[in-house]
Amino acid sequence: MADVAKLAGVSRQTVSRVVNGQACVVEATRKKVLDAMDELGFYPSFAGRSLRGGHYGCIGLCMFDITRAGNVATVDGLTSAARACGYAVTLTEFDMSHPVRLKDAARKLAELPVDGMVFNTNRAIEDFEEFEPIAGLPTIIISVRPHAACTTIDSDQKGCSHLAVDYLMRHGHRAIRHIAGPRSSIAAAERAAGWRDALIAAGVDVVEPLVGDWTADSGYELGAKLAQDKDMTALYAGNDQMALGAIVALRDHGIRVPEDVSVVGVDDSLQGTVPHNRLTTIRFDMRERGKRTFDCFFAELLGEREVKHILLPGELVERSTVACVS
Amino acid sequence: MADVAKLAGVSRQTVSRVVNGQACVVEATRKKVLDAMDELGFYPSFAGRSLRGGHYGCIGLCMFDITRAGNVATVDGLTSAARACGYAVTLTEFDMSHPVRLKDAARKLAELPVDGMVFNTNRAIEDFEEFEPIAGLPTIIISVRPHAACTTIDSDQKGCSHLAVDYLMRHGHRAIRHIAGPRSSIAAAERAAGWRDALIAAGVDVVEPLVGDWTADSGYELGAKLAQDKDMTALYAGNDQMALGAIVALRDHGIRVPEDVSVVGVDDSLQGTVPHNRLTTIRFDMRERGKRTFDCFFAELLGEREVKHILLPGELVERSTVACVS
DNA sequence: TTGTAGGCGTTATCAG
DNA sequence: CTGATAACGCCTACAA
Repeated sequence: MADVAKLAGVSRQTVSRVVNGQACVVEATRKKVLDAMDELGFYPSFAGRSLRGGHYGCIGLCMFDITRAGNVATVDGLTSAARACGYAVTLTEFDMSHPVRLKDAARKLAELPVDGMVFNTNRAIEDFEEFEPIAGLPTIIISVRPHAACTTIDSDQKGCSHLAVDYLMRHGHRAIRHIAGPRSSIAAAERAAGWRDALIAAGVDVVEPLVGDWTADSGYELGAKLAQDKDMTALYAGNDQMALGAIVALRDHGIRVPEDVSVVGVDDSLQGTVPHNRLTTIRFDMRERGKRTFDCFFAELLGEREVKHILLPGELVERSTVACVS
Repeated sequence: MADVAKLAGVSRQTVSRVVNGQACVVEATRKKVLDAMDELGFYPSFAGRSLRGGHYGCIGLCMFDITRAGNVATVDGLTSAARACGYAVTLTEFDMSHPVRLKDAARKLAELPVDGMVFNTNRAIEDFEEFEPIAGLPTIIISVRPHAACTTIDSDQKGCSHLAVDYLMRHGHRAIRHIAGPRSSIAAAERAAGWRDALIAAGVDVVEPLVGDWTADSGYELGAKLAQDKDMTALYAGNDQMALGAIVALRDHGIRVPEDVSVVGVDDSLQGTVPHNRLTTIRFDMRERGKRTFDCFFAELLGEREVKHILLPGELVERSTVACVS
């Protein structure tokens, strides 16, 4: 910047004014500066600005596995919302070589260019309860579990099960079985708990759910077992892949879907990847989750003090794997 | 930091030494400082450090659509590799409200905390040819097309078609049709071009490819058309979803796969989402692509001056949708 | 082993 | 309308 000032024959302050588009610079001067900037390929230093300004214009994001299902869309939504407010995203991953502690992750993230931070917690975290956010850095946690000190936000993983079970019950089903996701997943546990709650609330017997690993093959395998269950009239799977696997297994065993057994999945993740997708499922707007996450951060940055716990409801997508019980 | 120094009764310099783990501090002093840091919740300022140090420890990443197929895995690989070298990722999106120009994107990214930058270009870019990277900021472009001034890296989209076609030819196929991805996609064009080249090299007639939109439904639709093509013995689809759609369509028309028609896809994206996936396909290691991208950036940061063009080969995954021609 | 001085690039503030 | 000054937080270099 000093170079630009010298070349243009003005003070550094005037260069600064031009860079920041302030009005009070006469046109001739502005042009001189602009030419000098162009010639020198000048661009303002982030370090200088942020030291001076006391903030970065960046939000920190720390995740487990960006690769996991909805996470990408969430990152996308967060990034878009951030950009709309002039913010960039500083992306890191949890250090998986040790047991994961939010405290450590927060300290490390605080040393990066961030005005606040977001943690995406797909798995159980050791110090979740007692974690205290770093003063001055608004901290949002993407988590189904609420937190005492940080605003949390997530898809309503329990609620989606109610949606599914209620829908099935409205079609006359009572013997509604469940294929759950793996035990390491919080979402899987919530979805299973929601299904159980809904059955109990309706006064229906609960048959213990089978546990898969999210893949279609595990769904097939468990679907084959469930084909022996002659009472079952409906199946609620923890995600669409397992639902698809189960449907194929049921059909392979001569059980028609939906005529004999109705099936509901979760995530609406098959669209485009399977031809003629007819699976009734629950859709979550993961982009929206990212956007809302940024909104929470931004509100807090602007002075909002309330700790909130936001659950974003899913939406039932009616297709044709559900029929009325005969 | 000044606060910590005052509380601990030492100079700021000593605090700095403790923070940076320098040996030449006597234990008693170190403890005083550590206690003071803890009490005040001190963490070093990124702005101060980077202004002083002249670098950020961050790599800028600018993408079109993180949501698109392999991109996530690439981001994941890049982020991991970066972290292993003590780097974080500064993530932004191209501004799609205007025609996309690398020059503008680079200027904007240069004002963020970045020691270099990576562009992921899934689509055609107006100023690709004439773009000049910003001096002092190593710039890598993820692109199948080479660039005069920037190292480029991508999956070998043309090569994968050769892999597929050669494989089919070794099984005796000559009448190999193609379903291409949408015209807006560079990858789709490359894959189609590779298929065409391979056929021509083998002296085989080229039947113009049909154009889909990457979805399984478009694959089904085009597969139904191809079912009329009585000469076809093999089909090479631009991605696995379309391959799957086409297979279902062929079977719906009484054509057996692989007995009557062999099918090869690309991406190996069906694993886990479809039960009993038997589709022969080409797999790209997208995580590796991200890792290699970071390596290129890092090498250049360390003084490497050569402009490279790296094409990462795919790998044929033999499953059972290909048979010898009868 | 510890302390002091200076400057990295920027911009708010005040003076001209 | 333009310029001078100071300060943001840190760390290298040197001095004590």
